[in-house]
Amino acid sequence: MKALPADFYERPVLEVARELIGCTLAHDGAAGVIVETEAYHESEPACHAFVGLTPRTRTLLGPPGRAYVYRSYGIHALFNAVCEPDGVGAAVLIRALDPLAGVDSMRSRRARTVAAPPREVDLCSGPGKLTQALGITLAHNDGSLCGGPVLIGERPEGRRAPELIAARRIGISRAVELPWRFCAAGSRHLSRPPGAL
DNA sequence: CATGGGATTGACT
DNA sequence: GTCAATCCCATGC
Repeated sequence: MKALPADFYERPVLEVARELIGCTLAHDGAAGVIVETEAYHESEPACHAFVGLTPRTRTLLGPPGRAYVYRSYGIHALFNAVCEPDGVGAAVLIRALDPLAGVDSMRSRRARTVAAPPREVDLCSGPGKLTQALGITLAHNDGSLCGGPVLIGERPEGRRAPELIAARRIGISRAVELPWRFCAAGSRHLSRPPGAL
């Protein structure tokens, strides 16, 4: 799998969020096709970088092409790709994957917190689920996405670019009206079906 | 220094 | 549908 170059991320975060649908996310022998993303930008209050530079947002405001991984609800690690030029706080949250490789290791990692054997469709159908399935942790924060252990690669050969659906972002309380969530149309691996705008 | 709120998930009623 | 788990850190006194 060929990794996307760093300059792919040094562009408007909405473009990157759309174009990452259909690309692959891989770590430690497991990989999936990205089917759901959300864009965040420092100009709107749902973005962590809205408040400016703090210890938490250091990575988010840093150079593009790196991982921004943070803890959510005290429990889950959420994975983002940092975008736009160094100094601009913007990132794409990866919310769901269509499992492509290493399904067995995904299943065993997910089984540590799920009582029933997880179905394939539930392995990566959420931002906290996919980091667990791939073994991505807070230790990967600020790591390169082009040469690090966590890689984002081009769309697999022979796989068509999916049709996109825009929707409102999930689980936020501010700037809820922005249609900055992007889904692969018809995917069975989404965290939630996209609603009407 | 104390408090409160999450870019969530899974179990339970 | 409801609810607890559990940590980082921004905010306010």
